[in-house]
Amino acid sequence: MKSSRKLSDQRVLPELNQSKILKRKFYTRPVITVARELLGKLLVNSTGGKILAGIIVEVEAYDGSVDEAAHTFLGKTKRNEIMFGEGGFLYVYFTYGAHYCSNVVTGQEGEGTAVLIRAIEPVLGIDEMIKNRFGRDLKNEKEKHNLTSGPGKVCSALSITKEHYGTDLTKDEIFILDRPVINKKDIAAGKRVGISKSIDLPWRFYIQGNAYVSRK
DNA sequence: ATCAAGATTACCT
DNA sequence: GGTAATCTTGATA
Repeated sequence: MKSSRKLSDQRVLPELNQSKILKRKFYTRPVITVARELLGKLLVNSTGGKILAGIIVEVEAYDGSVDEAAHTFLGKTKRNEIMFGEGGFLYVYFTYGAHYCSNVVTGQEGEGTAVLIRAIEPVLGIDEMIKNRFGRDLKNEKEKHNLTSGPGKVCSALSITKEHYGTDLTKDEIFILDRPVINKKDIAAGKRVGISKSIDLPWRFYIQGNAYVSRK
């Protein structure tokens, strides 16, 4: 699948500066560091012919070396093998018979670490995201914050599916653009959502007060 | 071959 | 606040 718009066309896409695509070095650092720094960055999917993008406002870190909730805890399988590669690739998985979840692989080859993107604040292609999620117009103002406030919702809104498994995030299809670091006092940390093992690790990070965070 | 669990969501009371 | 939906993956035999 090819994008009909070229990212290099700055007249068409003044908001997107290709030089700001996060480089491999950003991703190959420890998972907790990358998780915190991903907050405030712009996640972009350009593969559907339209630019869909939003600010990352909620994430969770998973580390197979110590974390029983990580898909990599029990070793390499066909599903999780991308997570054992070096950082900067997309790990997409399907769950509950209905939803995809997007993860950013982090660290060095063999680590098995990744960051789950739990919520974004829509920025570009909002009308398209609404179509992707609901197949119709918004019914009310409440649905606005329901658009991308959860990992399955993010994939649905951005049209990310298993087709995108393994995408290199340093290329121009799906990528993350640099933006200013979020002030530490605006970042909250807490227990992760929806898991039954290693439940006490405080590896969920989110931008305090943001309306698109999946839970308070 | 069979089975149980799941990094969720939408809809109900 | 509770729960049904839904199907892929991974473990076990």
